[in-house]
Amino acid sequence: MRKIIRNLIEKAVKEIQKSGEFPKFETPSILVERSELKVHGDYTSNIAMKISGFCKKNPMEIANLLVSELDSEIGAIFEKIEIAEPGFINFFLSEKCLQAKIKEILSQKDKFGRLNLGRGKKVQVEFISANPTGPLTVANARGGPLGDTLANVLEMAGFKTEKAYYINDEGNQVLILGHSVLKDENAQYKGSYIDELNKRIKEKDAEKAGKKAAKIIIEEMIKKTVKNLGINYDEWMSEEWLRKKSFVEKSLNLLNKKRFLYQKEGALYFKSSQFGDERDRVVVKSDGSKTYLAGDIAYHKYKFDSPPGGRKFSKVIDIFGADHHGDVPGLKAAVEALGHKGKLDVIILQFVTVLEKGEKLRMSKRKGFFVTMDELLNEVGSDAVRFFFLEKSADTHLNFDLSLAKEHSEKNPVYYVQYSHARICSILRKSKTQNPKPKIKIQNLKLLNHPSESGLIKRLIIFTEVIEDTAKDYQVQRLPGYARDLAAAFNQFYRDCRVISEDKELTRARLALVASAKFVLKNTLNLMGISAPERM
RNA sequence: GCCCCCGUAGCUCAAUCGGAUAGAGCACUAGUCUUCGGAACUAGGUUUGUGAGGGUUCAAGUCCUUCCGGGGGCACCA
Repeated sequence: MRKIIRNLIEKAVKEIQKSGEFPKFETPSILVERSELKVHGDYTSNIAMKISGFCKKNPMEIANLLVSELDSEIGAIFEKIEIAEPGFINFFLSEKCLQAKIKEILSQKDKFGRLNLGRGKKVQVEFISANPTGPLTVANARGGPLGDTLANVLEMAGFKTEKAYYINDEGNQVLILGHSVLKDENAQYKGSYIDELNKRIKEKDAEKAGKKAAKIIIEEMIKKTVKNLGINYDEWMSEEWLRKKSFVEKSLNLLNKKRFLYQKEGALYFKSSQFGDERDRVVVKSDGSKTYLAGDIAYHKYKFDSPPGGRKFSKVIDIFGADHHGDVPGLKAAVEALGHKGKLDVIILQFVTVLEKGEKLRMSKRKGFFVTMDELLNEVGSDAVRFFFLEKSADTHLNFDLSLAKEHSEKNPVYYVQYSHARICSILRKSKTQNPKPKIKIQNLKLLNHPSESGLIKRLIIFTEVIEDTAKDYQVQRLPGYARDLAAAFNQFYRDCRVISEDKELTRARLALVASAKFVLKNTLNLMGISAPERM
């Protein structure tokens, strides 16, 4: 809808330029957005204010010219077009336009909302990637719902999307894990899972014990938790595997060939400061071992150049915890140095603070204090957990109180949304017995003219815009908000308009609306990885 | 000391490249309805609710700047 209005405005501007009333100028990007208030219509544009500088006229005058040019569209798409101080143009959609949209949704069914923004380009979203040194906590699994949902949205927007988890299964932290499992003097990690691993692992060597423990943690703990969260990864990438298959060596060789590496004090440095980083970064330590960055560089080169099956990604989105934000410049620099500038986006996810009785606690696997995601999932369930995390934007410092979360879980808005879906299903179930498969013609839909009906349709049609915006700005919290608004619009419609009644024509039209609402609501829940129950 | 993020209603959080009267949920209060599923709907913001001051703009929670407060980062750790 926004796009249609944008095109109309652009056409109008060009027409007026042709007539000579406007001088020639490059039309700036035209902003059309949804109005917040009903008196401001359904959509609004600030174009008149934007171009007043070029036109040397005041915005109200420009708006008037534009609106008279757009006059011909009134009746078809618009009910009316108004101008408001200091130069806003407000568009009111016609009922006819809204009714036609219902027909569109019903013909597209669950394909409604699909876009071609991505044009089939391949995107990989990497998220969680927590070290295999213990169970996933509520903090490091925060990226799960976010990454999973973002990937789903991108898929809907026309990208070919994959989900990846990078396992740091070698290096210092694995060695420390080994010591911890052996419970020797270098032990650091604590917790009941360490005790259990201590009984199971017979290795005496810390490194071997650590690798074995890491494997068990990934296979038996992390993969299980992730599955309970409803996430299916396409790729579990092992750091050790990358090194063994000499991807690390190859990527360093390439950087060296491009003269981005140098030796200093026995260590090998990458010249990341040439790409805007504040300093250069070590990739090989003086003892010959590779840094975390070296592995990460190798993995990213792999993503862009080497994955099997024609899966070269043209865009990679990494979701990092705030404690890793200092590493982003180094990684981005390396990606650029390897010839993939602009292909890596990083979302920084702020920390989760755990509260207990109002007191802030710092989670630490080394101290043995943490709230696991499994614990939360057992208490509250995946749907409520996902909704809870998805509601918050990535840069919110999230306060999390487990006892409060348990207490409030019954009040989680996810149930409100799911309830509406179940209610829709119930109506459709009931109608089927009386009214098998109503065929919808556009004429039948003319009866949908109650304000609550129009309100619901307006909610439904912005689904496309929700997908578009989220695919562009990654602000996934838009989805739960939309789901709630849509459910509320449906509940209002339900209150005001009885669907199944004596009036066969009206019943038919309203059932069409209800069916449309079901497609969109279910689709929204699917994107968030939340179930859409037919009954509750 | 330098860099990143945040500070919005009693609480948890929103706010569409800067847009018009800053919104939801929870909590609280008062109502609706003999219900196609009440896990619903309607109304109510409570000294002046955007941490404080200054600036840019027709327009600032959003951009610039100073300060205050919180979190994170500044390794040949991951």
